[in-house]
Amino acid sequence: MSCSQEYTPQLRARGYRMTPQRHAILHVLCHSGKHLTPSEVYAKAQKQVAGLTEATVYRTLEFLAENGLARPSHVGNGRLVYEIANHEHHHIKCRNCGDEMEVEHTLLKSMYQKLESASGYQLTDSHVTFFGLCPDCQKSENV
Amino acid sequence: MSCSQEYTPQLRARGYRMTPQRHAILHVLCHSGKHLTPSEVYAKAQKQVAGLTEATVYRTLEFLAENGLARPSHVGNGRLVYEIANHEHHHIKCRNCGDEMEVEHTLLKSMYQKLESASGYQLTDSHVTFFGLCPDCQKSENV
DNA sequence: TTCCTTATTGCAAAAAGTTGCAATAACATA
DNA sequence: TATGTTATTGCAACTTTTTGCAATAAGGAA
Ligand SMILES: [Mn+2]
Ligand SMILES: [Mn+2]
Ligand SMILES: [Zn+2]
Ligand SMILES: [Zn+2]
Repeated sequence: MSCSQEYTPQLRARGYRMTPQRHAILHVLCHSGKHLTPSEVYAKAQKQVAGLTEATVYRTLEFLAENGLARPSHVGNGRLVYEIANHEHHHIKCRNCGDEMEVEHTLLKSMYQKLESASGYQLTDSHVTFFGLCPDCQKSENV
Repeated sequence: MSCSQEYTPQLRARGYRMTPQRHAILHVLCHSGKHLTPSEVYAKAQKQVAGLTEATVYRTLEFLAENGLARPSHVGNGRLVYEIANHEHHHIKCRNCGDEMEVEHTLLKSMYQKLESASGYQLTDSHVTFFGLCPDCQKSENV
C-alpha cells in the first residue's frame, strides 16, 4: 500500500495512471525480497484485486520494467522473473544446483566503463545474471 | 553436413546419439552467423528433415546448449535465441532502436576473475547481453 | 549383419505468454 | 463536484513453449 503510494507521482508525471491493479502488483513486488514469476505475482495480487487477470499482470510487469520501477531478470530457464527496482545488483547462479547469490554493482563498475568507452554505448541496465558452478558443486564435480 | 559431422564423436562420448534432426539443426546454426529463434531454426531445418516437429527443435536446442554446442541468449524480449558456440563473445543491445553489437570476452576477463574470487563461483558461461543506448540514440535522446 | 538396449522422436494435450478490441475508470479541467 | 479524454483493463482468441507417453531408430555387442 504505502510502498506503492510513493510511485504514484512518478507515473502521473509521465502521463500514466495509478490503478488498483498497479498498486497491488507493486505491493507484491515491494514485500517479496526475491524474484517472482508472473504467475506468482498474479497469485498474490489477485487476493487484493478481485477480477485481476493474468494478461494484466504480464502487461503491468512489462510496463513497470519499462518505467524503471521493476527489474526483469533471466534466471536461466528461459522464463522472465521480476523484482522491485530498489538497489543495483547482479546475480551469479549455479548451473548445477541452482544456488544463487547477489553481486554488488561496484564489482562490475570499471568493466561497465570499459565497455562504454569501447563501444560508445551508454549502459543503462544493471541487472545481469552470470552462470557458473558454486563452491560446493565444484568440489563434488557433479556434472 | 560436414559442419555437424564434427560433433558426432562429442555426443557419442557422452552417451548421446547423432540423429538427422540434430544434424540438420546443427547445420542451420553453423551456417547462420546470427542468433536464431526456435521457429526460425524450425523453418530452415524442416527443409532437410521431413516430419521434423517444433517440439523436437525446442528440445534439441536446449540439449545442444546443455552440452556446450549451442549458446542460448536473452535479447531482451523475453524470448530465447540460439547460435552455434564457436567463439566467446557477449553483446550490447540498444534499448531504444534494437541495434546490437558483439563484445569480445577479453574486455570482461578481469571482471570475471574478480567475480570468481569474490564469490567462490567458477564462471562457466561467456555469453551475456548488456543493455543501453547506442551512440545514435544518445544524441537524439529518443526516449 | 542381426539383435538388443534405450536415447530420441512425433504426437497431442497442457501451460505460458501475447494481442485486438470494446468497455471501463483514472484524473485533468472547468 | 461534474464532465470529457484517453490510459487501462478484462475478455477471448491466438501464438509460443513445455510435457507425458508410446513408437521409433541409433549404435554397441554378438
Ligand atoms: Mn535481482
Ligand atoms: Mn551471441
Ligand atoms: Zn551448485
Ligand atoms: Zn539505438
